[in-house]
Amino acid sequence: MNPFQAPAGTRDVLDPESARFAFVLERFSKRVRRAGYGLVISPMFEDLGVFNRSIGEDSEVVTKEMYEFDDKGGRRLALRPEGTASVVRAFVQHRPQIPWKAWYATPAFRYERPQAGRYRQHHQVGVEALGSDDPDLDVEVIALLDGYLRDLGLRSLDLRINSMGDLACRPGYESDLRAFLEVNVDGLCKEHRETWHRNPMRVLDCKRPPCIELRSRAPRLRESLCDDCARHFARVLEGLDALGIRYEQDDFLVRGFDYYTRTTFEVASGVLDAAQNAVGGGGRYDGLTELLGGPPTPGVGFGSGIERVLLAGEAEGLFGDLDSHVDVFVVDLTGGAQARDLTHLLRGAGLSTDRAFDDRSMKAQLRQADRSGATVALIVGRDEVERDVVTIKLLRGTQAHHQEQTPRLDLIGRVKELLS
RNA sequence: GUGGCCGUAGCUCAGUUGGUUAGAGCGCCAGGUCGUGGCCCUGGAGGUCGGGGGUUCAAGUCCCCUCGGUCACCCCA
Repeated sequence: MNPFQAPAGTRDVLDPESARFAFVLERFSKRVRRAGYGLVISPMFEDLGVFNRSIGEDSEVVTKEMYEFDDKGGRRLALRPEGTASVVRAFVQHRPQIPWKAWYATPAFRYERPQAGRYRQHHQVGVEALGSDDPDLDVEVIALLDGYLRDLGLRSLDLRINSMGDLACRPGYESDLRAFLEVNVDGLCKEHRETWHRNPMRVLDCKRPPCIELRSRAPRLRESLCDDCARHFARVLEGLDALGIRYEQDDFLVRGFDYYTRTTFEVASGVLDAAQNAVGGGGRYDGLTELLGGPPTPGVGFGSGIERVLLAGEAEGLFGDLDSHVDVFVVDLTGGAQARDLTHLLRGAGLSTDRAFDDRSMKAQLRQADRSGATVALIVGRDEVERDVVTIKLLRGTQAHHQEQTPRLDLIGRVKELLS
């Protein structure tokens, strides 16, 4: 076996699959740019504090899953485990005009046990919109996620949405919830019997039967929202209705990062197993800029995992015909100089062209031409050189096998004609 | 982090109760007459059986460790 392979939980994405990867990326970037979002490219590692403070010291991601390291200058750094924190840090640092609408595509690193659809390096696309607390912006962001996924052809999608309240109403709710849990500790699952006090909201999100049973009797945040939050949430739902975006309100949707306020949402694919069905999620984070040392600035965004989207897409039978292929393949029987010059010429004229190397036999070159997916093969041997022509052979299509000779001067025009 | 299953050529896999130079299909390469692909025929290259240690006269086959994959839990994208 090779001495080196990709580290645990990481992988190489090679051609047929990388073509799907690129396709998804392109669809995404087109859509968000059309909505006025600009690309932000930020470092893949940050001061550890950027993530600690924003995601939350007690969160699973921060306590157990971050790739932390010291650089040679003694700085305490971490590889980005998700997309939002860096973008918001960049906002605070540069103070661009608001509303600032940004999109990103980035790897994200989490030290987790690898599993189907779960990697130590996965890739996310996402958007962040800072500087407005208008609920219509929440709607815009959700519509972008929903539209992006549906536009790819995904059909089986479930959008769940909830409001987490804000600093005015959540603390009160949390103490109500604590009080409730305190008298019902025995009803919790054994994990949460230990941890409910530190982060009571997580109990709502627990998938174990005891907690599920208990939470149905627990106080609802929905009923404790302050007027502002309630109005905001109502307007978001109204907007989704207006745009015909289907959703399910879920009182128990609690996302794993501490920075969320008010709107939170998650999209799950119905064709994936529950363990890996989240294809995107996000929400509002109105206090986050301050946590990172900036002025109070509301924000909302989402992240979506490319690997998950690809899994769902494959499960739904999308991306059938993305094989990359060239249109023209040059077969040179004179040693290679002809192929060298012709491919250069053809590519310069905008034709996707490939050739064989190493002066292989004609049979081998044609076999390669066939594999390349090319529609036409150009054959140049001694005869052609002497007569200053090129033999054009059609490899596929209704005219397959047809062969003709064309003067070199007319070559590009003739090839384009045959390809159209 | 915990637990189950798995690890043989580039890929998909066979390898009988441990016993001779480890096999197949696909793929790849070369030939099947001088310059014509996809089909067919023939031949060839390619594996320290994930790695290390142990048991044994003998291990791909048994045991231990380790690395990796996979699935579940957990968490999430």
